[in-house]
Amino acid sequence: MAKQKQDEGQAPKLTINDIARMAGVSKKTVSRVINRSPLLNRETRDRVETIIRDTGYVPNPQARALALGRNFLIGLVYDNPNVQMILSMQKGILEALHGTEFELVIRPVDRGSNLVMEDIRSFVTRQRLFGVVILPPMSENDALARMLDEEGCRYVRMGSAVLDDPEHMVASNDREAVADAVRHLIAQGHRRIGLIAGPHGFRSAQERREGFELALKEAGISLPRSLVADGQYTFESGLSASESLLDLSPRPTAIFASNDEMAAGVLYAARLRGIAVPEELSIIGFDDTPVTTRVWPPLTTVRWPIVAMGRAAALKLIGTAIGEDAEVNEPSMFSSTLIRRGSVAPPATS
Amino acid sequence: MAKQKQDEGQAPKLTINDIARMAGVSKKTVSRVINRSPLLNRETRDRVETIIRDTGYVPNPQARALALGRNFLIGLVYDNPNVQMILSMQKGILEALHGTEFELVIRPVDRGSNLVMEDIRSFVTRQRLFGVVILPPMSENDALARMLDEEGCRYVRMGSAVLDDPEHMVASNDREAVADAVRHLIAQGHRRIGLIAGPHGFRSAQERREGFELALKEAGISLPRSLVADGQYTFESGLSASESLLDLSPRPTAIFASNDEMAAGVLYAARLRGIAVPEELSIIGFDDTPVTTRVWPPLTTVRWPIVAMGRAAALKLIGTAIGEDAEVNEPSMFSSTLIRRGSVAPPATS
DNA sequence: CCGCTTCATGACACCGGTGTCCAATGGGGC
DNA sequence: GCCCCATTGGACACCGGTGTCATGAAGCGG
Repeated sequence: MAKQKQDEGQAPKLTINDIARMAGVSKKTVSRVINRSPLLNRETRDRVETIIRDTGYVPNPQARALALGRNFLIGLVYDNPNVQMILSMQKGILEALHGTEFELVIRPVDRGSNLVMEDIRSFVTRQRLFGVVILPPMSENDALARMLDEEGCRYVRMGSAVLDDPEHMVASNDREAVADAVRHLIAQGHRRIGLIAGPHGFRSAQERREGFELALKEAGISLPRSLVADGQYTFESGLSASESLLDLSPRPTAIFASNDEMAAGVLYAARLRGIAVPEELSIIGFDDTPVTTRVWPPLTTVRWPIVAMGRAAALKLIGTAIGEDAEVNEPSMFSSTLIRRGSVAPPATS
Repeated sequence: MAKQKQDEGQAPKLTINDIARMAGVSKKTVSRVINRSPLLNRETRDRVETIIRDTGYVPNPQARALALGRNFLIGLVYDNPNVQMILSMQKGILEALHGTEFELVIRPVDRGSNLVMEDIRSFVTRQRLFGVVILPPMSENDALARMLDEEGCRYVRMGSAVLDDPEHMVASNDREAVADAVRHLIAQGHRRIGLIAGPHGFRSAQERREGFELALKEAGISLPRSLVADGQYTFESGLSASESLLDLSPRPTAIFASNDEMAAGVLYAARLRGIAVPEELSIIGFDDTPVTTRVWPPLTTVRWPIVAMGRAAALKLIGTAIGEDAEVNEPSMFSSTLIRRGSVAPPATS
């Protein structure tokens, strides 16, 4: 079989034994070179390293995985409505992994299923993953974190709240970011501001809501229950949730939607009713997804550094593995920025 | 070490030896059961299978990978401007992989770099990938296909043209789909129809352009060079490309943009100039991405079954591995549908 | 100059599966 | 009752790395 393969023209893959033979040392010594063992004579190391470089030898990852009981694979676990976020996160993680021996394995799961936990467990144990990055809202599941601890699998949770566990977390401060956005509305003169909240059970939804309430409270503005509508982070839910707000009399002069998709829904609803944005209604979204610049007017929104957060998460995971000396001091908390576009104006003076 | 780990509370992982001992057979026999060898006594097989089920034993993928010289990993290679497409493709592939022992490893590459080929080669050989799915425009690279053949790595190329190699391809017929869309415009009475083409070097761009030209030719409509503008498949390029078309006098009454992002750009440009859509200008896009329903008016577009195509691609790859009997007869060619929304109307009768 | 420690290296078993090849077993034909 | 063959199961080596421990050489103090 092996010989046949060679005949077929594949590069005859080099093994550690070949290198050892060429260098006139034992395979263990080659292994030491590869793993940067400090117990090596300088000359021997240099000689072996030269041969490795010249031959282009790369250790077989499967064999290493077997011997070490651990793979050089990072898993990305998500169950998420936000397509843009998944892709940006992938981008960030892949940036960090680029040039290392790590690969990214992706794994969508069904949060609703009662098999999620077993599903993820078998994912990390079967493949002997080096570590996993968990996206919200799965990341808010503490039982999952405990399970991963038990299994001895490293993990980083992405979140949207003040950190309680910086070592295993990368988060953005959604509450403060939303408060800033709403302060901006208030500074423009708005007093009747509606909220389209995110789904129950999402930490980000709760944080954003609290930020909203915080800003109003600071300004001494009361928040009647009628100015709050529930959404599901989807365009359609934003569209329908905004109807109850736009039916109000007096109508709110501004609406904060807990994400851009829902903000786009508000904008769409406004157009259906002939309400001019931003003249008669100001809108602010959250996420800074591309849709904000495709619609008219472009939406004012809150941008969080999602790619950078993905990169940080990956570096936190692999940091201990690659740079022994290079201290891994990735920030755990990221702050967001209000991006001012065309969907906010002072309220009509009526 | 191993004992320590056990002390830490991890499930003491079962190996094939444990199963063999419990069943009172040799590990090779267990291996035969796992691999469905036909040379086994029925009773023995049943006994071993029962034990495997009861204990929940799962073979170590790393050990199998080492012994077999092949991993149960599918790679996804892309270098693509279309975010939506990547995610939908991932979705389709993951659907097909769900419940199998395969995992999906993703790998963005830089088409521009002269290291792409080596990059991909090391990706598939190092990890000993079972196979790869290649997204356009990388998939149009024949040298890449040859290289994968050489390396003995299975592959499926995603494309947008009539097939020349159904075994290694999954494609949509973009030319005919665009021709249909343009026929729709012509049927509405449009005669001056502009085209925003995709970037040079993209097969899909060329196919779509040919479909556009085909429909005009059928109707006996000539296509002056001025009615064609070059785009890059991005919103911004669509926005700026449409300017030259909208400056024309007489202005085109309809524009086909080679993808939705650029169509959104056309819509945005129209709004900036106060051109009413669809009354004064009809627009059709391609891809049926979410943005088409977020903007106003919602965009008429061409939908291609991208998730189904991803699923088909994955099944083509793994089909031979899982169902020996279940014939793998995934279709290789998919057709698209015109989705009529609000951005097309008959031209103003002037 | 000797014995001890320290450093550098190698022999060997092992990770958990799979392929090869041979032995044992049982049944059928004569 | 004997022999041959087909069927079934096991011993063993191997995939390509890593961990453990032993060994030999060099360094050092007394």
